[in-house]
Amino acid sequence: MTLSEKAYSAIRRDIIQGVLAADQPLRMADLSARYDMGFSPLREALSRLQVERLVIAEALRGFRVAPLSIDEMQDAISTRILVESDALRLSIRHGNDDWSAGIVAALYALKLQVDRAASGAVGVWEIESRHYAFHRALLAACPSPWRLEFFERLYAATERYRIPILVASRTPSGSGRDIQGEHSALADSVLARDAETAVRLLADHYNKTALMIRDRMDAAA
Amino acid sequence: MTLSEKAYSAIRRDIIQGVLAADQPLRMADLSARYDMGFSPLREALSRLQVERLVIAEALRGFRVAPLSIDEMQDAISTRILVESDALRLSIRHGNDDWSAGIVAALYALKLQVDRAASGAVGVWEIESRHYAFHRALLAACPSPWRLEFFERLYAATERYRIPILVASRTPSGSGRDIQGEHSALADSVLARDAETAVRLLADHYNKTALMIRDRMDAAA
DNA sequence: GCAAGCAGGATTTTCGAAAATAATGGAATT
DNA sequence: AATTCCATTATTTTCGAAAATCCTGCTTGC
Repeated sequence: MTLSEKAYSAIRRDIIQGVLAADQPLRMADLSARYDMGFSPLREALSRLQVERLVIAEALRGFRVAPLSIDEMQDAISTRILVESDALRLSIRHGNDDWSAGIVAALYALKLQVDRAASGAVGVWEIESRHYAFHRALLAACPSPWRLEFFERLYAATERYRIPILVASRTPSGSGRDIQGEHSALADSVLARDAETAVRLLADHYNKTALMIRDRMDAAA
Repeated sequence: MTLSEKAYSAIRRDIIQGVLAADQPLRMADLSARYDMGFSPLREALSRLQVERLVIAEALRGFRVAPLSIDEMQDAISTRILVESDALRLSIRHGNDDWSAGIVAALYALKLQVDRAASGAVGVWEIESRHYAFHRALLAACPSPWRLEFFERLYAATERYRIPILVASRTPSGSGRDIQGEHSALADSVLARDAETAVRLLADHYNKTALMIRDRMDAAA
């Protein structure tokens, strides 16, 4: 693995997790010290992240972490619903037994980690990566690379907004919302190949998240 | 404008136009000579194009132009229909008079250039940029940056497949297809705010293009 | 005859410094 | 007091060379 790729993963994760705060300027000298490498691999990583809209670049004025806004969040979530609804229909149409088994496995692994988190010391990132794996498993049989690409992009964009909520309320159920239940119901309808119900549950799931994020951002402001 | 940005635009255009052929390896030394700059800005440009799927990177083995395939083309077009249909509905809902005027202007400018091309010496790129401008104008009132972003990405991806057709048959009507007529009808229904018709015409327009490309690629193979 | 191993060359990747540009702060002027 | 100008500093951007890695074709050993 090259340094460029390491820099890309590391900076990407740090932005999504909020370690590098929104709007924060990214000075080459600082990054070089923090990630222990020269300018070249860092600039390459930042160039890639710029296309993904996780960083903003201004010519001769360097890079900074992309800002967060309610409008952008709402846009990302509504676009997610558009793209993932279609991808989920395709996935349900094309999925085989391996696909079904993958969903069951991912849901179970997520539940294990959430339970573990409720009772103590598990990092947010460990839950988050299984949450991603679950949603990715639902779409695993979608035969369209472009739709999956857009899913990845939008997942990363919305993850930035969800992380602060997870950090605040370590027990996801503490928000008066049964997220694991939503995931189960969604998985059930997908496994039953009931595309219409699945798409409806998926949209509900995301819209509820959008509402929670919006409340929190309003409260913060 | 920095060299990085120049490199990005130049390489991007050369890939889309086919000046840099599909699957062709992109050697740093060659690129450095061709674009008259050092490695750093070139690598940054290539990193960005990698995210856009116009180039493929393999660690320690450099970059190459992304390959073309019928499957990828079909996928890009079907995803375009998904995204642009939705974006077009939103645009129709939100568009004001400036938006309408922009569509009329773009359609007219495109027609001028197509007529000019039929009677002689106008480059493919001059038509192509107005074709892009027309489709962009239709979506100009769409308030969703993410949908517009995906439109840009998919437009670039499909443009690579369309260019060889345009080069072969310099008069677009030579293909037994009245493309200008399709554009007019599409613009009319959009200006009349008839979203259902517009979305249908848009999908037809793209599916016809997909068929033409498919025929040509089958013939070539 | 054929596979494995190894030099030599080609190529990518990375670094550190130089060049170019922007930001800062103070002095001079209105 | 406010503004413009200039010098200084801070920062980004770019280059050219060094380091690391991969590819090629030969040799060696079986």
